[in-house]
Amino acid sequence: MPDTPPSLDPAQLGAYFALVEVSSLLRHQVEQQLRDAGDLSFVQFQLLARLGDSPTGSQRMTDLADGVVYSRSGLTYQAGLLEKAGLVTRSPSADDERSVTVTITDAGRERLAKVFPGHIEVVQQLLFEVLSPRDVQALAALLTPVRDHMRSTPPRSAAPRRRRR
Amino acid sequence: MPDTPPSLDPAQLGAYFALVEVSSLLRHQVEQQLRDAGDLSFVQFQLLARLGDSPTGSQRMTDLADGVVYSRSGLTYQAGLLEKAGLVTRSPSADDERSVTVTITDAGRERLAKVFPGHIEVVQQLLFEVLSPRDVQALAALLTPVRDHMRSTPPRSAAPRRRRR
DNA sequence: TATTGTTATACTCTATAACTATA
DNA sequence: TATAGTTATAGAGTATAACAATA
Repeated sequence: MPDTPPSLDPAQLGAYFALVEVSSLLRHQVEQQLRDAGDLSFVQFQLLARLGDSPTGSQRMTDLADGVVYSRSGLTYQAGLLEKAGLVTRSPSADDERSVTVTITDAGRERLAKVFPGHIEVVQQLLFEVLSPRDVQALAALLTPVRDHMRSTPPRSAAPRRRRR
Repeated sequence: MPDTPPSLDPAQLGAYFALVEVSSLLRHQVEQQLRDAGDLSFVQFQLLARLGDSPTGSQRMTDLADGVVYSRSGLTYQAGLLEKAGLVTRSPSADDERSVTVTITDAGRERLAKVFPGHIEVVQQLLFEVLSPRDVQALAALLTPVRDHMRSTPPRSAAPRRRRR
């Protein structure tokens, strides 16, 4: 028996349900836009975007996996797809022979550019149409600490201590 | 060319990224808890929860599909799994012979009860640990209109007007 | 003719375990 | 021994199109 009988008050339930629904609906629309506009899944888009943001256009596999919530094998699969499509390259890292450095190609940047306006548009229409600048600030202020909290608590691709199934 | 060149200001980007990350991390953990505790996917949990909340314990397939963001065939698949597991029953609707009424069984309610405490616990720890009651109110107040807006804009399982691919 | 739901099918994605290679 | 990544494989989930039945 847990010490505190777990429960959520109505306000928490409301916030939780709204969050789930909003993110689910948003994700669904975004996914569709990315597929239509550039034949990318959201995960693939995230990977490309992450690489595109990086100053060098490169990142190690592990860092990508940590960033995008992934099993290593899942990342290998996605990286393979992106490489096959010519959007990234993979090469052994300079300093650590075990590591693989993933680098976005020009084609990858083009694809990103091709998809981005529509992506922004969807997010703008679905999410920000009804949020004032003040609301946006407030939302970011609320969710950023949550994000940091979630990130700090459980390791991601790290050591699988306890795992069943 | 769109009238407004689409773009997001830094605050919007921050809010968007935080939202995506938070919901992704939360979903991931919840998914795992539900699987471990009661061998349910999140979608299956949502379906059961929706039925459990309903006064009659029943809902039509279409209503479920609209609620949980689903293609009808996807819902048929999930309903089939739930039925096979004895957690719901399906029967032709009384008033409309075309419709199928899905009803949660006692076993379904038990499963829900079995899974719920752990579910709440995860949400509590991951999401609400760092949010004050005031924050929770604010978050709900921000996201609820967004949800309504998203719901009102595009039809869900409704008429597939324009669709490519 | 429109709506409700199912089926068949094909595909994408994800995870687990076993394995290789480097630190 | 621990870490980085890949492979094989198996399973879950999703969507599309064609279909049957009722409104």
